[in-house]
Amino acid sequence: MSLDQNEWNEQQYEAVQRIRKRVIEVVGRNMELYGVTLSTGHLYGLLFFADKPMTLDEMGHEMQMSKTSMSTGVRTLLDLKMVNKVWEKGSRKDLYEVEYDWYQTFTDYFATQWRRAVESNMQALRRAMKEIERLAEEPDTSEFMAGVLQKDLEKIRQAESYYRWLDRVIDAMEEGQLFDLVPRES
Amino acid sequence: MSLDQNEWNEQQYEAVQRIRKRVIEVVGRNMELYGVTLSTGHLYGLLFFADKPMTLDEMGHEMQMSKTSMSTGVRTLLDLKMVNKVWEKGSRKDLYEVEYDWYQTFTDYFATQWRRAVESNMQALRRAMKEIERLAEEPDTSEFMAGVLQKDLEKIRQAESYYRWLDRVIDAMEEGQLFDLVPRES
DNA sequence: AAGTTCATACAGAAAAAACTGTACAGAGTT
DNA sequence: AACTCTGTACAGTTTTTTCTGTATGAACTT
Repeated sequence: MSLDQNEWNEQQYEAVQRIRKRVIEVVGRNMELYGVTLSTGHLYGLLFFADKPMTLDEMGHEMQMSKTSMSTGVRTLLDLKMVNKVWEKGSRKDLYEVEYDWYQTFTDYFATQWRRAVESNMQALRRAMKEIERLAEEPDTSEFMAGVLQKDLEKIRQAESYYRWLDRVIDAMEEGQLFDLVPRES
Repeated sequence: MSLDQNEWNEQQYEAVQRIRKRVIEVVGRNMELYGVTLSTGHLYGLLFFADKPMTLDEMGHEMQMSKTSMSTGVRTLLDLKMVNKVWEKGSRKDLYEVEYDWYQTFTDYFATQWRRAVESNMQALRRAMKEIERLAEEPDTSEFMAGVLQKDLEKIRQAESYYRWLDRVIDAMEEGQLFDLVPRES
């Protein structure tokens, strides 16, 4: 994708870059839904169009940003499994390329991020339920307080039920059952 | 939930608040997945436990924050359909309560946020494809450039295919089909 | 109509996050 | 073992976001 080989001219190169840039811009912007920065989104877009795995230095050069930023950006994308580290003998530098299987990216995102949230929420809810039950049984608990506790408990139970459902949704995704409901294109 | 009625004492009130606070903390933190601030998440948690719809002033008082912040926070949650505006005769103030149907909240979130992203991405990809095809047909396009264009086009086609799938997933959610795959608890 | 009470627009302050340059540790080479 | 190269930790700077206080306009009351 560099220009130095004389296989095409400046003008043609610019034309391609212009097209890519617009796509990168939009895709990068919408990647904020995955909780990544705009610039990390752009980095992803850059890697998406790269015709070969890139090094941090190359990214920094293309993005006009510091290598440090590339390092952290790549790490974020790595955590989200949106890019993969690639090994190439001969090169001492780390190489990265995007995960082109976006279905995988999507489900992995849920598997990791949402699962984490579901679990921490469930844990908090269960603890709260225990606390409430303990409190409700104390002798100096007034009628009024018992009522408040009961209402809270009911709300928490409903929330927990929802989280159990969400947990099963994530299971279904991980096991690929979502593709039964909504098939991939051939 | 206020203390001024003498139905319970300071200590009991504190005990309940402590339990709630922990739940609010966790739920609020995980709400960053929905792209909302920590403090907006806390606001949501506050409303979750409120035993009646709240006014901006009440929220501000409980959260120890300005009414302006409450206003913007509530608006964010309203946009996400996580809270509802409630009418109550006699009161001139706006009242808000959380949407307790979290299944609905979840699917609404996808329906609005992800759909928006999918659509804007698809539009960008289609434009890019047209551009590429136009460019590919120009007479001064070298062999090498044609190859580059072809590769880009292929990537974009794959991406578009994914977005069409995602679009159908969102359809399926909106139409409640997700509940066929993963049933709600009774 | 004048007077309240409310929500929010707006500008500025405070806080948080993103980004950079430097420094350094670890792996690889000579 | 000395040297080189690479990725990242860290501190400081810049940019962005969040939050607040004031001001204003709309709706309601008298």
